Amino acid sequence: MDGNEIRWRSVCPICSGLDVLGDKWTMLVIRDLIIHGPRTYSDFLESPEHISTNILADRLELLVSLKLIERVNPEKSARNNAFQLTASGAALRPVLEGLAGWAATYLKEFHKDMVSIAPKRKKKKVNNPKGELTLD
Amino acid sequence: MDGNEIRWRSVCPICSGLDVLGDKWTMLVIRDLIIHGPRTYSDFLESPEHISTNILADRLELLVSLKLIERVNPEKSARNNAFQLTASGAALRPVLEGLAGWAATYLKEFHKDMVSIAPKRKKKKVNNPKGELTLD
DNA sequence: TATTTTAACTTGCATTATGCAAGTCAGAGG
DNA sequence: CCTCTGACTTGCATAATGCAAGTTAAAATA
Repeated sequence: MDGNEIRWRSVCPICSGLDVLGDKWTMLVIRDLIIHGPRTYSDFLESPEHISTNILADRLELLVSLKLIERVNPEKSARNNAFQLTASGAALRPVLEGLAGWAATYLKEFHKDMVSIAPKRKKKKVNNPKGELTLD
Repeated sequence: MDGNEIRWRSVCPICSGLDVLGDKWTMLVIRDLIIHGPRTYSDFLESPEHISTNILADRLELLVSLKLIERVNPEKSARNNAFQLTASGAALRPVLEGLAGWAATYLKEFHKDMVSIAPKRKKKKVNNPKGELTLD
């Protein structure tokens, strides 16, 4: 997937979505940005799944080229210049939420250690000492 | 991914969902079942993306082992014995719909030939002569 | 201003997954 | 019993991923 040219397998929108997002890492980059807001290259490396540096660089380039993410300061140098979601990337939030809910419900029996997702809150703040992995 | 043992990268539900569904083919199998209902092995091979036979066999085994799909007639032989969604697999419908809507909106500019998805209908049937790829 | 530090990548290579063509096999139909 | 065919397996070439070790240039420090 280098050089960021995508091979569109069909005209189906679902398939096209998967042509972009259908791998083990791309959606995790989006997840981090949805959960934490703007993130630098080294922020991404600290996520618990430990993406490797070459894959991260490749995915960031791909997502920028497809305008799902962008640099916070496009005119400045890369150093400490975080990435943030564009409207396109942010629009994936409900998809991610749906996936999280599905996994929490249906994969529990196969992956006992998986954490449950935070329930939709109304007014009170949810207690989440580690501050990770919730998506509300 | 042979022998169907999954390596769970973290306790995050999103990541766990991707550990199962995060590749180019698994969700397309689910898509076909959501759109067309029960499908045989050779039905899947006829989808426009042309999955190869070894990958299809591998993914069907994985999805059965995780109970997202099952044989229509579990007691009978494999020949002409279609696969169908379980409750778990069927619960992915909203995720797929979300992905389709997202792709149709945000990937249009990069993939001009992609078809648009059928609008949510209320009572009247949508006109769709080819009968493919809609998800309503 | 010169030097050091370090975030942001690249590169090389081993391992794993995917893609394609061909082959096997068992059970249904004749 | 024999043939046909749907449902897979197998083998191998190509591509993607994972890991460790560089490289580089902007920014901090002396």
